[in-house]
Amino acid sequence: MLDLKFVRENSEKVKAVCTAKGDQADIDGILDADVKRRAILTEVELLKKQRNENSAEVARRKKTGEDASEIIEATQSISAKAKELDHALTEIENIQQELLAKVPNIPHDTVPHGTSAADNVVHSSWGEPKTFSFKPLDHLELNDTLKLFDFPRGAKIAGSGFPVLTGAGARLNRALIQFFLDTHISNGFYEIQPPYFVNAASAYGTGQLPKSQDQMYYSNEDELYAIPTAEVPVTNLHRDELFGESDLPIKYCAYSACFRREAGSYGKDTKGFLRVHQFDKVEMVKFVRAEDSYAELELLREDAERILQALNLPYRVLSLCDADLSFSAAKCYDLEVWAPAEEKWLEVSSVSNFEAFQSRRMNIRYRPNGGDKPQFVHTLNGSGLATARILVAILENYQTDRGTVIVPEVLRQYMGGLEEITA
RNA sequence: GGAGAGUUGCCGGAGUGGUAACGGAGCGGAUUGCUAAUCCGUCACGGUGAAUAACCGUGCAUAGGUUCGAGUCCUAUACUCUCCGCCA
Repeated sequence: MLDLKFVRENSEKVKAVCTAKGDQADIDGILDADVKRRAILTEVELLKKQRNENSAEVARRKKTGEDASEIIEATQSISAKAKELDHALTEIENIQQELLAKVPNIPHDTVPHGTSAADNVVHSSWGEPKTFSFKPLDHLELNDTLKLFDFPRGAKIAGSGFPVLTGAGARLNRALIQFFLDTHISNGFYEIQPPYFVNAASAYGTGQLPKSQDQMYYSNEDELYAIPTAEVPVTNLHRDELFGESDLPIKYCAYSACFRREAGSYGKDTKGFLRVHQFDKVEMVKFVRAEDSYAELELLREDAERILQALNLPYRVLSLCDADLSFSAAKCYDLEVWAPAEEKWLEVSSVSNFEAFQSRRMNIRYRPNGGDKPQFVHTLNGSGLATARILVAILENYQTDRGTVIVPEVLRQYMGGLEEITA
């Protein structure tokens, strides 16, 4: 969420950002509500002041035994009027908050301009896209003989897009999770195992609500949302908390299953693991001082990149343009791995700086050294990484002409020393 | 699922209708010189304002209600703890 004062003072810029993102946020509605809100507020505060003074006078008279009935009677109408205006105020505040909660974040100055994902800028790349002396099989074809996962049975017991991992596939997936976590821990991240369901306040805090409600699984009975990423519970760990400056930065890593309805994306990336309703991901989350957040973003990107380097998977880094930036992000890098059979880049990680957009919603602040006023922390997160697409990338990149798959070296210790997955 | 207790500022903690004690931490200041002590000050959010001045309003889990006035009384909800039941 943006600062109301910022919107008030920079309304043209905010409108321009909304246009660039193709967002329909009602900025004029916010400004309009703001004028009304402040007018009512001034009026109601005056009434309350009068009421408080009268009440004090009643208290004084009762103490001395004087008659107070006249003041009491006069104050009744003041109170009634104040209550009426309070209701009007709440109403306009709610309208304003609702509108404000739908305004996307402002992109950082270093974010490239564009009109679609096609305008994302390649920031850097690592490794050479792998070539084969034979025609590489895609992950589904490899699976025909290797039996690493079972989509038909997943569809039978749950539904389309719910994979079942089997045998070496399950073990490889688990090895990836272990490897990711261990790597992050040795890089100074603190491990968290969060709940997989969150309440509405948490989903609102990270920005899934209100705009992306239809992308989350929801239990009506319990009013709980299945998490689309560990970012949601982990960032909300510190909702409504106040840090000391010396507590920062805080670096967490967390494994969780992730659940996404993917409403509206039917027909896109429907093949196998490319887009599924449930997958595993290790997420990194940081809470930092405002002045450090862009340096921390680069460090976070490097932390994510290191994983791909260790797996020896060629990748490129995109800096997302303003049109492609997600709702809450001020700047975002996507890491994409080359999939030689698909012959395309697969997004395996998103590393974002949200600045104070989330912390303002969640009320996460720190008190600067010197005892100054509390300030909002900046929050960042990055996937490090999601296993589904990494699984695809490993199978395609590490396949042999025998139809087997070599286990990347760093994963072998997590797979009982297994070097090659065979039929 | 049943019964009971509780939720107050950064932390601890008092307060049963008259406008949030007290203690501690952190920070700022003063003072004394020896790894510290002592004293003073210091909650947050919002409104009016050029203002980091001043004034005002709001905030005691959340949302309502009663009242001239609510931390305190009433209703609902959430969460925490204890006991019982059931169960991994």
